[in-house]
Amino acid sequence: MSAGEAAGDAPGTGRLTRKQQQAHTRSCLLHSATRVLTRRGMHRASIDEIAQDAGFTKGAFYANFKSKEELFLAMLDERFAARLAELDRVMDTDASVEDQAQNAGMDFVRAIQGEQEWGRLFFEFAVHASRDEEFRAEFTTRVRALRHRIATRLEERLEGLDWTPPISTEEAARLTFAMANGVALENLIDPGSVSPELNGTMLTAFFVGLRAASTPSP
Amino acid sequence: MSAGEAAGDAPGTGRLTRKQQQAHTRSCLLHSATRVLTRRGMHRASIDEIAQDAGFTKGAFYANFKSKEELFLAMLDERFAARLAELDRVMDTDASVEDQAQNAGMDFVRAIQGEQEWGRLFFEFAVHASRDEEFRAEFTTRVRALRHRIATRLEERLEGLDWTPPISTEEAARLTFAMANGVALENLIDPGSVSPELNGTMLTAFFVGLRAASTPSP
DNA sequence: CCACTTGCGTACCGGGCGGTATCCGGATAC
DNA sequence: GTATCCGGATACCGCCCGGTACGCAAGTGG
Repeated sequence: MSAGEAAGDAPGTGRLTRKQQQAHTRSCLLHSATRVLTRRGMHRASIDEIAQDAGFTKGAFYANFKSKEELFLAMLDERFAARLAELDRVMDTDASVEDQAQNAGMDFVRAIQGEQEWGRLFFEFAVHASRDEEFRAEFTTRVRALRHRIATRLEERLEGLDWTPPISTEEAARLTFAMANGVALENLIDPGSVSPELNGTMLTAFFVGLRAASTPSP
Repeated sequence: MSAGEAAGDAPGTGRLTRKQQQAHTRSCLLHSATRVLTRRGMHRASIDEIAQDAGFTKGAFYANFKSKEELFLAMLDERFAARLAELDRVMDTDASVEDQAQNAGMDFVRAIQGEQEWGRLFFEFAVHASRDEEFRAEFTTRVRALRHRIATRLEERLEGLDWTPPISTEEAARLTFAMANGVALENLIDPGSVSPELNGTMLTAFFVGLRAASTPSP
């Protein structure tokens, strides 16, 4: 019933069995945590439930994690990485800035429509972060990193163009992030209400407006 | 210790004492609910705590409300009304659409910075709504009403102009709402990171971009 | 003035949750 | 092979919360 796995041992040469055994348990717990947390929400999901979903007990959990928060952060890392990869794909195109905004916007909405549950969780994390100092430190660190990456990409993209926006790329990235979250929320409480196209239009309009308010570059 | 208030009875003439007594209790509970819920969050705040803060007990609570959700909805109504009044003030100006966007945006950020706690609560409601069908129905009804009012104001404002935006006013209102929420969230997890000016810039850019993508009106 | 209604206080139940102390059995070291 | 270690299971505790049944005293209608 539990995760014996006694069969394999280590393949071929050495056996770090003890350590890699625990690593396996940990990853099982993490995986189940994702499932249970998205399904039930961060408040209804109990540690017990997560552990049992993974085929373990609370004992296993507390041997691997200090609290629920650790779980959250690990999940955040995964998702943020995925979103960045997506952004990179779009930005490596050689379309215009406005078109890239459109594409990125459409991609984003498709992504969140495909994983509504994750969106919910994200907001729960965010609100929790705003109430818990310790968690917030960890949370914002990660958000900041993501935003900075977006800003950097934007910076590169705008470099060499004949206009510079009236706000810094960091600010632009922040607003982009905010808009994305706002749309995600909108689609949460009213599913499908913001289509990929609509979101694309918004982002495009934003960048067109930014360009209109820009100063010419040297 | 409890809320006797036996002193007053009804002033002067008649006394609808029984009914207006209960109304008073109810409003006390509502007021305390606002305080406690914003301070502690919708999950940590217990019904007991709310009742005690108002100087009553759970008995009083259950005599006046069916659940916590009812409280939330009453609070929503209050706040939305306030926000609408604010919007009306700005829209009654005769500035340009872009300037009004700027002003409305700045107003909004000032408002949410003045009542961070309420912002938190709002997101908690929203997420809860996305998880609870029944509550969501009530929640979205109110949100829709607010959004529709915004759309109407926008419609009036755009009427008679020599351009029509590429999206409907309802869609524009929705996006505006989304952007506002996104910025609110941003300011929650990173207080002060979106200044009134920055938010104004965003909204302005958006409307400028919309105008650029518009078709000329007859 | 009396019977009845009712808003609210009180006491209590059931249950679930986070956290911990303790124990077991297989892996590890020598 | 034996002593040791440690990941994980089990059992258990304390706490608090939502909800309910009931009692009381103050208001209400005749």
